[in-house]
Amino acid sequence: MDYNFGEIERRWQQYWADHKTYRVTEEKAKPKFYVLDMFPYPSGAGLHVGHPLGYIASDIFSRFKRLQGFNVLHPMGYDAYGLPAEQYAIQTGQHPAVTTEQNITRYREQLDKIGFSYDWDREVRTCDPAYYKWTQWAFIRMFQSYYCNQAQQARPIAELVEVFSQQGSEGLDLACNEPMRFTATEWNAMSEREQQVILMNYRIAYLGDTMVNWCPQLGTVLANDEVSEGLSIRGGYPVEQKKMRQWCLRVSAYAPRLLEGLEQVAWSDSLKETQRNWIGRSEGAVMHFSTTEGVSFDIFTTRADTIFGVTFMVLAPESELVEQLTTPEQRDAVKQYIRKTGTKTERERIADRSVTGVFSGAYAAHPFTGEPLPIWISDYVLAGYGTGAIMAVPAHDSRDYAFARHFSLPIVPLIEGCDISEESFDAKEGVMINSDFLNGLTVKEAIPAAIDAVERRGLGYRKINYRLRDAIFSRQRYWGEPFPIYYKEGMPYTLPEEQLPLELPEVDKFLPTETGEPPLGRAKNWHTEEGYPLELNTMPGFAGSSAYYLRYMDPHNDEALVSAQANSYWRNVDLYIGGTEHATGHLVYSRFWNKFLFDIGVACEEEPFRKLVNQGMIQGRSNFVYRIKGSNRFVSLNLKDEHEVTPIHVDVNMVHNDILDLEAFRNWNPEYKTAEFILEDGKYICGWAVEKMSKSMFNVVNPDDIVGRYGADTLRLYEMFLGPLEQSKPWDTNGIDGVHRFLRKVWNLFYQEETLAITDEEPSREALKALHKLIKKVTSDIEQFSFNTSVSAFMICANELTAMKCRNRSVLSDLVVCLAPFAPHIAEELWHALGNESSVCDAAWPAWNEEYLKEDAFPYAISFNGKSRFVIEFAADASREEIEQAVLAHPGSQKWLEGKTPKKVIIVPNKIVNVVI
RNA sequence: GCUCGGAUGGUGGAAUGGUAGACACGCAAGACUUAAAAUCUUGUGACCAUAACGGUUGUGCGGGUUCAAGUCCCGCUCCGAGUACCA
Repeated sequence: MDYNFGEIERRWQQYWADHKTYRVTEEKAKPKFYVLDMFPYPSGAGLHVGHPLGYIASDIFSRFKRLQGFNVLHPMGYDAYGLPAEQYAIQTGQHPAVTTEQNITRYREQLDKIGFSYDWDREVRTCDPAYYKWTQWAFIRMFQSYYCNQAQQARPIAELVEVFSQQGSEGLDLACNEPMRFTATEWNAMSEREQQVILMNYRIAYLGDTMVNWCPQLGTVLANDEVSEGLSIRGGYPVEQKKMRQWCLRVSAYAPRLLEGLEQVAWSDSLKETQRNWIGRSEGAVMHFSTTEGVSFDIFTTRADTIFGVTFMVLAPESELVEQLTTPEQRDAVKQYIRKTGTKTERERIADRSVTGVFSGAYAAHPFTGEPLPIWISDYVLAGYGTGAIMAVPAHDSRDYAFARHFSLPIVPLIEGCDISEESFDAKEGVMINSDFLNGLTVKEAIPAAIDAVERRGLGYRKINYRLRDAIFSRQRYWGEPFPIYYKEGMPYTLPEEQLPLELPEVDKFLPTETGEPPLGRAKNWHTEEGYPLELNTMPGFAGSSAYYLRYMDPHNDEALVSAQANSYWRNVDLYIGGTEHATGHLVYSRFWNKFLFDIGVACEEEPFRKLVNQGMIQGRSNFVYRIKGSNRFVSLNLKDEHEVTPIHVDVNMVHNDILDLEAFRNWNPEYKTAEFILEDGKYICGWAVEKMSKSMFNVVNPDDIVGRYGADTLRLYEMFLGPLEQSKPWDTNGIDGVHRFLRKVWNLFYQEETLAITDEEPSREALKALHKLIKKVTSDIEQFSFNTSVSAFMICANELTAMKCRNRSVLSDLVVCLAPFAPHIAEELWHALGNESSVCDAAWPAWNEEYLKEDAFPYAISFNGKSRFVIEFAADASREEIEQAVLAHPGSQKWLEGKTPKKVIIVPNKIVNVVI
């Protein structure tokens, strides 16, 4: 009987679906294990062979854990809101809901062919009203919460209203946009509207005027992680800075906890480092400066020790201080400068590093010496970081140095022996000079000493500053979650929770209105029953993906995002697999979102993802043919140097092991119908290169094709065999035959000719050894995510069993169970062939027995002065004396000893003997 | 610039400080076959050498620690990824 993978895979996929083999419920008696994939955005292009890499790895792990007796939650869903569907809708007029639905259907077909063990009853889609009801609900809760810095926790805003009316803002340490001071009497005297304005300053979801990344081509704002090098990640359009009133989430309030939480999770060092950099904690001081006109402002510095080297001050052009400080004489020059820098896009600003700036006309007093310091305005200072103002120390900061040089401002060195004739001395080392009471201290001593002095004299205070910004949460787009917000007298109010979900309305076009409002401005009856207008913005892509892991625990619950009971059983994700591209976006937002839900008592774990593995990217491997210039003749790779040729991309699906299918090539394109070939050894050999997997390179490989030709089990094994999971590597179909051959070999252990040929004799010791070696290796490999080496272990075992013609039932039975996570279809088929009634998914993972792995004899490598020379076998329990004597007496040793007596003989049991002469 | 990875045969890749190159692809030879495909067997880092044995060398480069280094330490080179006027 042949290994008919197509028929086998169809049959068992049907069986699993019919029997709901992968359905899970909370079983209190069993230990839980939660394995999650980053759910995909269903794009129109469908899956290519790189997408399932992580899904296969997580599926292997899930199946393995299930065989080990865990109750495994392994769900899948779709991140269905997003820009591409909407861009497509704008171009074609097709409703994004329709194309998204089509894409999901296609994804599901492709996923189903690979044989994943998902519990599809738990599927979620972010664009489903039953799902986004809870996205909206969480937003309302954020709107109704503030963040208390003392407690490091989110609290209900009603509590804050109570406190304000009792004691005003006195003694509170709250996360806010700008510090406010008022008494209880003042608060109580305020109008409803005035109070609302103040509360907005403290809400976790707030409406704020902020500098945003505005992308004119997409017609929307973007979050920082959606922009790279001044271009939008989606589409690559230029992005500019613009001040707009937008919904924001106070992610920055959680910065300390987001940083500390990294200590608790098992993520790779590089990913943790990326998050640490993104959060960007820096210790320093805020210092007050006052101008000669009496205006005072704050700066942030990490180098308080350099206070005596300050020779000027710089403000960001966007800073509110610019307006207040500019003197009448300088007003025109400053206006002109701001107009010039304001029109630059983010990208132009990054590209243009030339030194520019303008003098404001004002002077600040040095806090220690009282010396006047000119205040400049320059775009090298960013409005969004610190206070948007700096003290410039040109001797010890390269940017200040460049500025000082350009505008001929004084430079005062502060560190003994430093050379600042060509560049600044930025290193935090050396001994202080020219610094009054800091003289003689090292930089490391001077920093705290300077801050102490600043605090003592009331000139400032210690401050830990974070780079992490609040997340801008509005998008001027159609295809996203509507905000559960309406406006009354210009102030936003939340809809009552009973009215959720607020469903996305229909619009006639997916474009902004004529008056420049977002697409929802086109919706009819877009107001509350009382007639108050509803919010026109929608939420960004990360809104729906921030808490989806919780929803899988209880996906059909209409009363809560997740029930306490489901949440306390599944708790959080034990293993999360996905790409590194989400390191600073999704993985920050979802941690923030989860911490908020933790604070309000919805999530029972503070960190959502316990262990995280980043699978590498699968790149494309392009193939080339070489056309002789000016002809329709193509020359094989190794003969191309004899001609003048142009390399042409050729569809990799017409190439096998780098050999071109000539017939397919001729039919590929009418232009090649009459192509002639110069062959080598009767074959046309193609060249190759590693490139991005894309249609234009003709190197996209569809998993469906591989499944059709080799079967899903081969695809699964081969994706793992390709190399270490976390490493990026090109997809190279060369070599897939080896993995497929292995499965045939396993099949042939069971079937000989047309019949099942298994026996019930006692297995031989060799066979047991081969099996137990496999069990041990595969068990530890899976635990370490080393799937490529476990595939090798299977091949070795199959080769050994084939060689010794082992057809023993018990040995093959254990082999099949071990294989089940990797190649579930063939395992299920063979498992039933062995006479089992239930699914192999419900078998028990075999334990290995060290007894079978014991060797009678070990080969010892015999080395002389570290160079290994020959091998002798010794009994496993041979004593050191016996070994030493036998080695020295061995005829082979004479040659290397040359009559000398060895100084030392080092014996590593069961490994090596080194004779030092 | 900073941070983090990486560099091993023709290729993908294995190696708790202990026989480097497992396993697989490819290639070569052989078996089967009218033939091809498929399958099976054997060989396969490089160099030297032989009837046979054997030897030398070898994990990006230069040093070091060790009886012993792909692996640990110091200094480079190159490649990849992330991030960037963050005060």
